[in-house]
Amino acid sequence: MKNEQRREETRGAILDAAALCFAEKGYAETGVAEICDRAGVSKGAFYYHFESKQKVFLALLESWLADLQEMLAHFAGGTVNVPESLLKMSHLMQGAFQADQSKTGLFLELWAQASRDETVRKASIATYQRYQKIFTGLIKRGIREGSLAPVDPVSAAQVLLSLASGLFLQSLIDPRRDWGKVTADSMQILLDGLIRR
Amino acid sequence: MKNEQRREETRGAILDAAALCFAEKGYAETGVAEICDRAGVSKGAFYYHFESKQKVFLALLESWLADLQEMLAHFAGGTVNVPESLLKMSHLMQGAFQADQSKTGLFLELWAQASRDETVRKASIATYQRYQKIFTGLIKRGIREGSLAPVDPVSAAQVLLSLASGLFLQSLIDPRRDWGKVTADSMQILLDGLIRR
DNA sequence: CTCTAAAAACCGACCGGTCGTTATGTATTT
DNA sequence: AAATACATAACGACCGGTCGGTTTTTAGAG
Repeated sequence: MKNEQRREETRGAILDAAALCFAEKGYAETGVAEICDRAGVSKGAFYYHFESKQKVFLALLESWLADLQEMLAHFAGGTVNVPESLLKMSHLMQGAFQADQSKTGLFLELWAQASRDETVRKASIATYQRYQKIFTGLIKRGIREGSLAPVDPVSAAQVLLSLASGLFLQSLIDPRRDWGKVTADSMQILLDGLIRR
Repeated sequence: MKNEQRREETRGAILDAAALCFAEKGYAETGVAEICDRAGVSKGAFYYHFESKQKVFLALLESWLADLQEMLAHFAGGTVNVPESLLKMSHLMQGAFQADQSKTGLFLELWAQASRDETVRKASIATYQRYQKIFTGLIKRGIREGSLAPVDPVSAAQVLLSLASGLFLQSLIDPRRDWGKVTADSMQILLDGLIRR
């Protein structure tokens, strides 16, 4: 049982180091040697555990998307009323993003690769649709319980996802702003609507 | 006057080819040789007109952002009432994006570079703030003319920008969907608000 | 208009270096 | 001793950028 532990340790070190590098410098600009240095491992170990640089990226991505989905599902399943649940989610998402810098930078790399690579794209679309389903369910619940207006749940979920993506995108290039507040304000405006009545 | 025309032609050919390559394969994955091939020019010509690959990218970006700003300002300056103006803008933006595939792919590259490169980031933030000002002004007008609720104009502009960015982001990896309709629906929901009253 | 010399535009072979990957050997665990 | 885990060095492809030389254009003089 000593080998298994050793194996997991080095694999973990490589994945962690790769996540940091990819987030900081991007996929293409990150060399395998750099990852190995950071992980305190040799290239031999790297290619013993992973068959290519791409595979490391994909492994990283998979776990990240799974984490995100779990987080979303957790908050969407809460029992408080839906508008408040949405406001809470916006707060907590921001916190989660800001907390783990190494993961956020991967977001861009995901999109860049997804928009070109067929495999990555299909996986990304599938994941995105799962997120959309989660939001759609949440909104349906809100309509059912009467806290939300009878909008089209799919479109509304689309808006939520887009808003989140857009805010997140901007937070990447302008980290100094208080995105927690911006996100909360945005969500409030979305809930209230723009048109005067 | 013959040299000047020649100069502009080759410069244009290089820029066009570079735009296509960057959009298709990404900045890092595109070689200078490839750009030259596509432009029907030699490397000598390339480095005669541009001092580096980066400079070509920046030149491309600058013109693209300028075009976008001009488009935004044009529609924001219209005289129709603001909610309708917003709906029209959402339609037309989608059309413009879908029309010129070579430019849309640059969007991701812009962000990827902006999130890391200091120069690109500062330029991007500045541009984004100009967009934000345009939207802010538009919303202020809407509030003044009574068609919009008295929201915080800055936050509202933020929502519009984020929504647009998010929608655009998704359209890159899932081009088959009818993003014109999605955008219009999203805008409608944003205008109406989610909360039941 | 012609000739000419400089300037501008362009070509393509080449360089130094980097990168992902592999082949081979060694230590550790089973 | 067999298998697993890792280290080291080297390979070969590639890439951004350079450089010496060639063609085309421009400008001025005759």
